[in-house]
Amino acid sequence: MISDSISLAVIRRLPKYHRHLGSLLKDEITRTSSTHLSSLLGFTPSQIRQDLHNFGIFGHLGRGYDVEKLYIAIGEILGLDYSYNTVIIGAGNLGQSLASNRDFEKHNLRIKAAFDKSPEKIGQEIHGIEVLDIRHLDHFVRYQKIEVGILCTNKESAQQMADRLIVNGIKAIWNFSPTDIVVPKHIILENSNLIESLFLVSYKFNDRKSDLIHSLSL
Amino acid sequence: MISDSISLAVIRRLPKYHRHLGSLLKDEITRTSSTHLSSLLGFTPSQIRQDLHNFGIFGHLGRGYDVEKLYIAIGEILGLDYSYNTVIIGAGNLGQSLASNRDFEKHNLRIKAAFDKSPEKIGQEIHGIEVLDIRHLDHFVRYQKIEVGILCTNKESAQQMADRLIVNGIKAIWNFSPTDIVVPKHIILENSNLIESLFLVSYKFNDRKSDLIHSLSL
DNA sequence: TAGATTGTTAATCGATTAACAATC
DNA sequence: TAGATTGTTAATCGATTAACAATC
Repeated sequence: MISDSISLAVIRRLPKYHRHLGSLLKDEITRTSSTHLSSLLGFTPSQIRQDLHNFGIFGHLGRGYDVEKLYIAIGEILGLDYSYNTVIIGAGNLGQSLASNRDFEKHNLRIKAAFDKSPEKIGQEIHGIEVLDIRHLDHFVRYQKIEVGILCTNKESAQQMADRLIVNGIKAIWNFSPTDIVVPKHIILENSNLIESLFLVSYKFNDRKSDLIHSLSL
Repeated sequence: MISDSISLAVIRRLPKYHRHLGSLLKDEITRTSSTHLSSLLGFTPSQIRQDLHNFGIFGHLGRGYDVEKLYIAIGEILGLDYSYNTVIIGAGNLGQSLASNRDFEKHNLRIKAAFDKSPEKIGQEIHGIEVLDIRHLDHFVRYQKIEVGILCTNKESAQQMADRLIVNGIKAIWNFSPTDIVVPKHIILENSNLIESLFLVSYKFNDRKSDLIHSLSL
């Protein structure tokens, strides 16, 4: 059923479904099946059927799924039809690179402004997005009805900036700063911590090395 | 036991342990306990003891854990003492922002060069990292003993560039390109797909909205 | 029709949490 | 000592996989 809360494990797979279904659509492939998707995505056919079942998405007995319908349904579940007003907090390298990411626009993320405290940055324009004085943040968020804040500050300012966003009515925070932030339960929080990903690369690397040592000593 | 492969769920928690233990160390707090860490990290005390047990890390009965020892032990498990030679493929906005990320250096990721095909970019320098002609990639990777490739290309070039890296002896690929790539089993692959994270924000947003509708209709 | 493939229940697997004797 | 907290086993919970009747 759609209503009961669906596990994060399932949700995390949805973007992958969506992406691959998009490719199939481009290639004008109109029908697919759990076995076919399994070969593309690496999930088991059984898991794929379970996943779709969670959302009340149905195929056709004996004939599989309609690619376009499935693509649209998953897009709707992901809320890809809805447009978000956002601001970027911190116009450092990361903030600038996110500001100039064309893929965000394509996916309905409208970056209305970037904010920074550094005088050299204020007034600059990054791919059409203006860098404003951080002092104007509160007013801007409140009156431009900004819903998502993209946090790209250093770890010292992160929590403080998050708090300011929340006070001014933000609904979701996408946190790229290299620290954890604490938010009230009703605020949506998504962390994209680059250093954590780097540590994962590092772990796998290290693990692989000790595997080799192991096999040598056999 | 350390030798038996540890689940990814546990590994993904390690960077968080490491980060918070680092803070404790800075604050000159020398002892901690699973209950104390639980309050900081949000994992249950039981889970924390299980996690550490996995790695053969031991505290003291009745007295908890030594912060510094724990910090060092987790750092070692993550392989943070090892230095990696890396290159960035694609000096677009994302590639440039990663190239100028000072945190990477701090964590032993040595970016030796960035590569691009665009004549305007070749020869530029980003925070001391030179942008080289993509034609020189193969030779560079091979003779500079590059171990990690950071993939920041568009989706069209991603697989092809990954293949070139692999042929020339790369050991790990950190993929920021907006697509899946396929690599042989012995190659380490870590995906940091921004669009997937964006979709997750979008899903949570959408889900929250329908929650509200639900509660209104009660 | 016969082969393919679904939706769905049951079985399995794995991860988290609870419990508690041991003991600092 | 008594309170605190570990290491570790057992219980629980949740997610994945297997199985298969239904049927296009």
